[in-house]
Amino acid sequence: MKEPLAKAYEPKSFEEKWYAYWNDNGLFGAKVSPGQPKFSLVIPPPNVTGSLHIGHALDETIQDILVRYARMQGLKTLWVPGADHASIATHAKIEEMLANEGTSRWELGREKFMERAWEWKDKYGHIINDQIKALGASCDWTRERFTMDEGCSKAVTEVFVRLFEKGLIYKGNYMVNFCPGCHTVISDIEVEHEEEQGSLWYVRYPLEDSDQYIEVATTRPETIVGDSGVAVSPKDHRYKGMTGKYAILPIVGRRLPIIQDDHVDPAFGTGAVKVTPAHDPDDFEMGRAHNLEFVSVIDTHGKMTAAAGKYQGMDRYECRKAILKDLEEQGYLVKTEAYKHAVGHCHRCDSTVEPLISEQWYVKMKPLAEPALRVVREGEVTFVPERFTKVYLNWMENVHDWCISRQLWWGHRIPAYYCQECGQMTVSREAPAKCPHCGGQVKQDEDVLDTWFSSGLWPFSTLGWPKTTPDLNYFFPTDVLVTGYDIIFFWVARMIFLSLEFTGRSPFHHVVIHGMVRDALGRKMSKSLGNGIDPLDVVAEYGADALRLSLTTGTAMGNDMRLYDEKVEGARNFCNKLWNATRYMLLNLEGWEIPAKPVEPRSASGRWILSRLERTVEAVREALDRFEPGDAIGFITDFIWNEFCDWYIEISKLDLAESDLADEAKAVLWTVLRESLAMLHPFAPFVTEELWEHLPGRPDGPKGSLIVTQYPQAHAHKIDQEAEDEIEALIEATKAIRNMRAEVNIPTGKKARAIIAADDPSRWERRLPYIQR
RNA sequence: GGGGAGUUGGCUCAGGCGGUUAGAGCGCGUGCCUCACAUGCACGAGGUCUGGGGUUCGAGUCCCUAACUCCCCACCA
Repeated sequence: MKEPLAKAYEPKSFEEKWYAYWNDNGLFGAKVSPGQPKFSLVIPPPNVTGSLHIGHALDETIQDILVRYARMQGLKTLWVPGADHASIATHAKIEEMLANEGTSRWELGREKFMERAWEWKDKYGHIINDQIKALGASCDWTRERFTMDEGCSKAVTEVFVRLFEKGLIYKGNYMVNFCPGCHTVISDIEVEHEEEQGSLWYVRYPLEDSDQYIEVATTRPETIVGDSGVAVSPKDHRYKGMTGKYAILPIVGRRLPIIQDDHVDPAFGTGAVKVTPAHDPDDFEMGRAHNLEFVSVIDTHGKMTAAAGKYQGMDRYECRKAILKDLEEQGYLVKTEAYKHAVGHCHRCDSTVEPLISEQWYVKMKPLAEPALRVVREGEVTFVPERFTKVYLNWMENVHDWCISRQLWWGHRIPAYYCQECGQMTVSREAPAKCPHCGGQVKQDEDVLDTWFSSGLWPFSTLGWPKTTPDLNYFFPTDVLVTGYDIIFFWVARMIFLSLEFTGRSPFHHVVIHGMVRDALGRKMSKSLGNGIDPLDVVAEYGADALRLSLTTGTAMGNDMRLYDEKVEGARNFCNKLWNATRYMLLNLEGWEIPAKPVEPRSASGRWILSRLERTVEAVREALDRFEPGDAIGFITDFIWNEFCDWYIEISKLDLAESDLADEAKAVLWTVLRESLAMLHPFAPFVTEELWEHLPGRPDGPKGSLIVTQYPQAHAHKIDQEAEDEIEALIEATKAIRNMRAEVNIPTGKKARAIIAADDPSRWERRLPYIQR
């Protein structure tokens, strides 16, 4: 036997030891074993330069529970860890660092910037791994990957080239969402719309050769200098006479054709709209349909261009003020109304997104979406909880082409090369030495790919694709993907259609969606609010198991949850309870030999607790099989605390004193505790392993480790309804006695005596009604 | 403008298929260091299950409706 257990649960004293033990002995590893059942999943790769936040802790905990449960069922279990280069997010961090140094990416240049970025990655990249380990996540670190490592980068190029060759990637000049803060184009889903209090300005444009005006309303007066038309609804008879005529743009003097278009709502504003084809998505379409001029007046930095004339060089908001002033002075501004409207902001830096025209790369979505819809509709991929299926389908049905180029440097550079001589473009896996058309010098496209392009390949790129590796053959498709509902579109959807296109299979069978972790008041945790909980602080104070338990207890998959100290404390207390239950057992089992045969108790108490254990095991397995660890842990704690500790242990004190029951009681204590530890292990791996080590009968060496022990089987014990009824009646009776003597207080030892005193249930059945009254 | 989730004791949440006195944890009150555990034990107070209507012998539990909260999606200037 090992050293005696400390009096209280002290997680610090053993957590690191156990993680190292598991990892060093290869217990997280998975061997390719063709023909044998497996369980595999890939970690949602955290940002390489990030640090662990509470959301990761929840995500890793759920995964680790499923992984450990699978492993304990004897499945060949692989959990692939790794990190995401997180193009745009990392950029923001590095640029912030550069700004603090008084420089910028532009000053540094691409090459130097990349050096700094890799330095940064090497310096901070391991931090998050250490944090993940502190949580107990049993990933196979020998298979760790990075989205920008050689293999993943090869996969990215391969995918790009094949999509291009198939005509599913194209380059085009369209209206895009440009973030002046990050200085890159972003995709539709990276734009967050927020209601803002703005103004609606009414401006009159003089009609050509007339003293009349046409009045328009706008929320963005700075774009006036880019106007190339005025549109009215074809149904709007107020403007019938004006259609086909021209208005004169104030300040600029440009002639603006007055056109009819269905985009215009006659009920809004004045019913007449200024058309700025280069800076508004609607106007862009109208401009195309009516052959209007495209005048770009705002550049990628949010500054006015030369086309803005006298406003050139001004910031867009500065320009707004200037133009309003000028309009007012010249008598064109009719009125200003307060107006609430949705404004697009950058998901990353919160800058107001600028719609502008720019040449970018796109993935054609229609052909890819079709199979991605089919596999979900047909149930090849299922969402847990089910309601997210609809969210996914609805999005995929209406998906737009995916803008994948970014004007950033940290990331996978687009494998397109332009000839400096003939101007022709070549897309290829390897950089061509010369232009294949004319032999001229080539230059690679400056842009990198959207970070989700590479993470979209994660489930198969990490297993070796495009090579056909044994890992890929055996572990792919993966079984489950665990992630938050916030990245269903960003990531889950992309993985599904890319995997279908390139492997012909769904990347996983089940998508388990969890909610967000909120603070005690239900608020989102954020830096600005300063209400974030650092998971490592929690681990340091209460232990990793307490954190894991508090993150999984009492929440259903997909629902947001609140985390606060009292909750973690409760979980810690539970660990302590278990700890002391084990101490109690060890104290009483000194010198006891494990019987050759499983115990078959004669006492009602023994039959009762084994029956309850059996029911718990069944319920727990069932909950885990439907990916609801929250339910499972509820059943386990209820069993351990309220049945095993509160009642069975108390009863056992008496049984142990009876010579004919003592042996049986010991065996029951041992059996129940043993299975409880095993049952709890996926949820609280450290404390269970530590206690397991002290259990009689634990074989030495890694094979005796709880992590690789079999999970409690269903149907291992008898359901004994008779014993359950009997003991439950006794419990009721005991409670009744306590009720009668509330003021007296029956101490723990006597609690058990009370049960014994009530050992004739029939007698109590007769008495109960009177006692209860 | 479309979806989705929710509204159960002071707080956080459970309550398949409708059925006897609606559960738990925390908090609160009272009494206890009882030979596993005060990170504990015992006892107790506390709920018109958001409002309205309906189905039913019977509804937190099913249907309709209203209100409020939260979230997602959406190119209306």
